[in-house]
Amino acid sequence: MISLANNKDLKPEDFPSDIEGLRMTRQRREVLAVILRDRDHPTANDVFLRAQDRMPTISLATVYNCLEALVTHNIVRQVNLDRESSRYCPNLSDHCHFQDEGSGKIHDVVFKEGVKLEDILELPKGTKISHLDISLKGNFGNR
Amino acid sequence: MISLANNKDLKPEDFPSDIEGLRMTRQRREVLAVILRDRDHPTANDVFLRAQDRMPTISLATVYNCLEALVTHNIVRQVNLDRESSRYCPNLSDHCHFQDEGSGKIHDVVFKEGVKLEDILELPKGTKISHLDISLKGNFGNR
DNA sequence: ATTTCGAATTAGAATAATTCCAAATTTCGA
DNA sequence: TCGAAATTTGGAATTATTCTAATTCGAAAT
Repeated sequence: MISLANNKDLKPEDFPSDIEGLRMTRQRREVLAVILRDRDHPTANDVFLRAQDRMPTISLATVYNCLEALVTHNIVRQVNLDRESSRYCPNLSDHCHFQDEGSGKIHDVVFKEGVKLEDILELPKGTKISHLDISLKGNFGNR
Repeated sequence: MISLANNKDLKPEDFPSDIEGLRMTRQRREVLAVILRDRDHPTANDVFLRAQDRMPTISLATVYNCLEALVTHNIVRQVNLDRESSRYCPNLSDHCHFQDEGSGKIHDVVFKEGVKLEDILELPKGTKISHLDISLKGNFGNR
């Protein structure tokens, strides 16, 4: 597959017609382009507002549809913090999320080299993990 | 403080009048009693239904109020998995949550002895963590 | 180029969890 | 016991998200 993750300059209309088995429609391209461009973990509504700039007729329902399609095809990741609106993230590598309590902004945090779940959690033998979610809140000490 | 966490048989009416600085009203006792009795991570609505058995006049709004009070006073813990309804948990010790995809049931999982966050995450120096949330989904291999 | 047909989009209604509100009740301290 | 403050209550309001049904789109076949 073409590397979208590191290609901020690719225009939506140049996206391939199929990504991860998902047919890329005009709207899906636009939604994906927004998420790839502004990597600030936007909510569905944020995405909607931004997508409207280039596509004034897109509807919020479509944005939700597109996001769901992108998420189920592992093209973007859905991020849930507490009870807040879902946010969307183009970073597919293993990472977790840290919310700075000062700004509310969300930052990606990666695991240290070689850390495995079995090393840190007391899980019954044979347990198969299909999803892992780690989120943190706090403050940067230095700013 | 009196150990509520391990006292399943304590009747709500015998709870002290103040727990962690929170005045224990009749309703708050009842809500807390339900959470201490059935440690199955009930939702607010579950708690409401169960509380009604002994207190038919309690309202859902009150259950939400009580839960919020109990959570902010660190008497129970609020557990959020994805976009599902919040659940409530009387286990205050450090632990995370594993949802069995077969049954939907939620199980507490503890960290291995001596595991520290700084050991597993690449956090900027000086970062202060105030909240940590880890949740897992998967299947038990052996059942 | 035109037709066809399933998939995608749309606007708006519906839903579900939670919060808000204002009135009634209870509780606590003086 | 009295009054202020806190709590409870029922119902309305809010918010994020999903659903629905009608319309439009787009790729493939003609």
